[in-house]
Amino acid sequence: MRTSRQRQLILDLVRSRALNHPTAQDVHDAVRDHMPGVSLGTVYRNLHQLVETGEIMAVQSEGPVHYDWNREPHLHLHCRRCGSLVDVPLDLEATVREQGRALGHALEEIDIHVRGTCSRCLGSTNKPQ
Amino acid sequence: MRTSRQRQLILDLVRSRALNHPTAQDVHDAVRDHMPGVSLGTVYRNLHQLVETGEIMAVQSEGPVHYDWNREPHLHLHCRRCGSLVDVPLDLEATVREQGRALGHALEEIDIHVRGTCSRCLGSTNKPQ
DNA sequence: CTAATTGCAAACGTTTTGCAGCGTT
DNA sequence: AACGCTGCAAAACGTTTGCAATTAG
Repeated sequence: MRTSRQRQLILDLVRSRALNHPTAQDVHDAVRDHMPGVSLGTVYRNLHQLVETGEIMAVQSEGPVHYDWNREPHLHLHCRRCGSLVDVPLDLEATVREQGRALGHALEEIDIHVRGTCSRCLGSTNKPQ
Repeated sequence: MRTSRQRQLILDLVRSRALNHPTAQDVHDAVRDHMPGVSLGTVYRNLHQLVETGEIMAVQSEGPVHYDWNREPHLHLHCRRCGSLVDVPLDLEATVREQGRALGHALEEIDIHVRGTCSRCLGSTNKPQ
C-alpha cells in the first residue's frame, strides 16, 4: 500500500474526532473542504483499506455505515432521536468469546449495537439535533 | 392490521425454520413456490410489519437484512466462510443495560453481531456452502 | 362500503466498479 | 518503468414508494 495525500487526509479527519462517527458521505464533505477534487469513490476505497489495516473501524447499524477512530472495546448507542452514535465503553469480548468456544465457533469480531435515546436527548425537550 | 394470505404465508415460512435467517429475497423465493404472483415489494412491506408487531426480528450485519423467528435473547455469529448466520444463546442485556443506565442513556434494543467461522465450516476443508 | 393490501414499476440512497490517466516509489 | 491510486461516470445493490386495482372486514 502506497501513501497518498487523499488517504492520509481521510485518516487524519476520522482520527481528529472533529467528525462524530461519520458516514462515507460525511467524510467526503469534510475532505472536500481541504481538497476539493476528491471523489466519493476514492473516499469509499480508502475507508475500506483503512478498515482492512485496522486503522479505523466500520460500524453498521441502520442506514449507511459509520466509521470510528476508537479501537478500544466498546459498543455503540444509536440514538433514535438525534441519530447520533455514542460510544459506550464496555468489554464483553471475553464473555462472548467463551460462549463461542463452547459452541465450537472461531470468533473474530464482536460488534454490538444498542438503540435507544442518548443522555443528551433525554435531558432536553427540544427538537432532535 | 388485516389478515392477508400473503402475510400469513410469509410469517409461516419465517417461523417454520425451513429457512435459516432468510433475507427478503430468500423469503420472496420461498413465497413464490407457494404463491407465484407475490411481489418483492409486498414481501418487504410485510416483513416490516411483522418486525413492528414483534412477530419476527430483523438482523443487520453486512449486506442485506436477515430475519429471525427466534425471539429469545441471543446473538448472531455471521460465518465469514459460508455466510450463514448462527444463533448463539447468550443474554447480555442486563450487563449492557446497567452500563447504559450508568451513562444516563435509555436503551431499547441491543443487537450483537459476531463475525468469525462457524463450527460446521471449521470442521470441513471443503468449499464453503 | 371502506380502507388495508396488493402487483407493478419506477425511484431511491448507498456502495461498487471499469476505465483511462496520474502519482509514488 | 511499474503499478497503486485517482476522478469520473455508470452500474449494482438492497430497499422504498406511488399508483390503480383488488380484497378483507
